[in-house]
Amino acid sequence: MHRELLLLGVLRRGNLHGYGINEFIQRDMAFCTDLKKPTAYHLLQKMADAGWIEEQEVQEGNRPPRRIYHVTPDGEAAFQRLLRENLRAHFTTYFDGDMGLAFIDALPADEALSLLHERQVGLKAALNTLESVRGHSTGGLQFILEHQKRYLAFEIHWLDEVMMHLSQPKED
Amino acid sequence: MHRELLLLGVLRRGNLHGYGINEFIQRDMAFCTDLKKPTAYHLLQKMADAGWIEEQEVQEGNRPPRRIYHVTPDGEAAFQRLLRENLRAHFTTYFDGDMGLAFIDALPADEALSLLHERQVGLKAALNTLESVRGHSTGGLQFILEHQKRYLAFEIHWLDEVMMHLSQPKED
DNA sequence: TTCTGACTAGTCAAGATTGACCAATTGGAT
DNA sequence: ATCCAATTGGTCAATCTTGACTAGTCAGAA
Repeated sequence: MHRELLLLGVLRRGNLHGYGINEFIQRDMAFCTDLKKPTAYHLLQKMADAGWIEEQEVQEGNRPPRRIYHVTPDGEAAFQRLLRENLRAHFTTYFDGDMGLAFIDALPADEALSLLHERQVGLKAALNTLESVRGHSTGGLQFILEHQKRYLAFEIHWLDEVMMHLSQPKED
Repeated sequence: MHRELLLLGVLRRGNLHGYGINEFIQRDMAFCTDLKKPTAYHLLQKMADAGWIEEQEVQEGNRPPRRIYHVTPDGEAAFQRLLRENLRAHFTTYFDGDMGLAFIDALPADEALSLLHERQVGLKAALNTLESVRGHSTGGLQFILEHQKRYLAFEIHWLDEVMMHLSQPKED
């Protein structure tokens, strides 16, 4: 449900047309979601069917008409409910990168170390990229940005430990 | 591709039938993946089509026949390739729980704090559960278990910081 | 004047994923 | 003797997600 929450939250800050929504999500929230345009349209349609949002066509000159979506009272209620659900719950997070770790014994230790080192370099680059993100005055987004930075630092440190373990000779 | 990697890795440890695969994944790898049975069968079918695995029917008494899957040389090559890819790359991780944070301003600070506290309690319970997991002698799974524990501790600590921020009066 | 890139709105087919369901056997509990 | 849980092997419809594509407007550059 967090994708619905996202769309409702974005629309709630100010009514928007589909293009604007995707623009905002991909420019200003790229670091916390990967919602794509067709998915967004699909969810907007579903939420419109459910009566959470309504669309209003606006003609400006000869341009293709904008369809402005706005949140209905039902939608606001759903937003409040989803928001509370999301904040209250914790979500199990699985790390795609762990799958390789499960079978790392299948590689010679030195190659494993070298590959993990590559991974760490990538993580550091990603962290640098995040460090240079500016201009998120919105309170909540600041939290998420900081969360992501901390998480990347955590992963980098964790890889140090894994590599240290791997470079010890086995004693069992 | 990490789901294919998972299945190949599990089959590689010893040939198995579908039931055994799902059994292992859901009992011993629940903390690192949520691959479901129908998905597993779907992927096994795809991998069989691709020539990565082959199945062999085995009849035991009057029981429904077991279909034992084994990894072919092509499959082993694919496993090696996927493993190296996985270890080398880093994967962007999005946190479902962050979505609520983005719009936390929509709630009164005291309610937000109370909800996040509930979340933290849940995280601590999950950590306790993981602490009590035993019997993963396989090297790689140990790494993942440890990773998950560290991650949960990280999240718990992060929530402390968020809550501290939220309980400060705003000054902007 | 013509062309290009940004703006605006989507659609559609294809693939991934899963909840719910079905079917049969066997060993042990009652 | 009977019944239930575990073992074994799936399937199927429904939903979610997305890459690729279509279609048109408008402002400014060349």
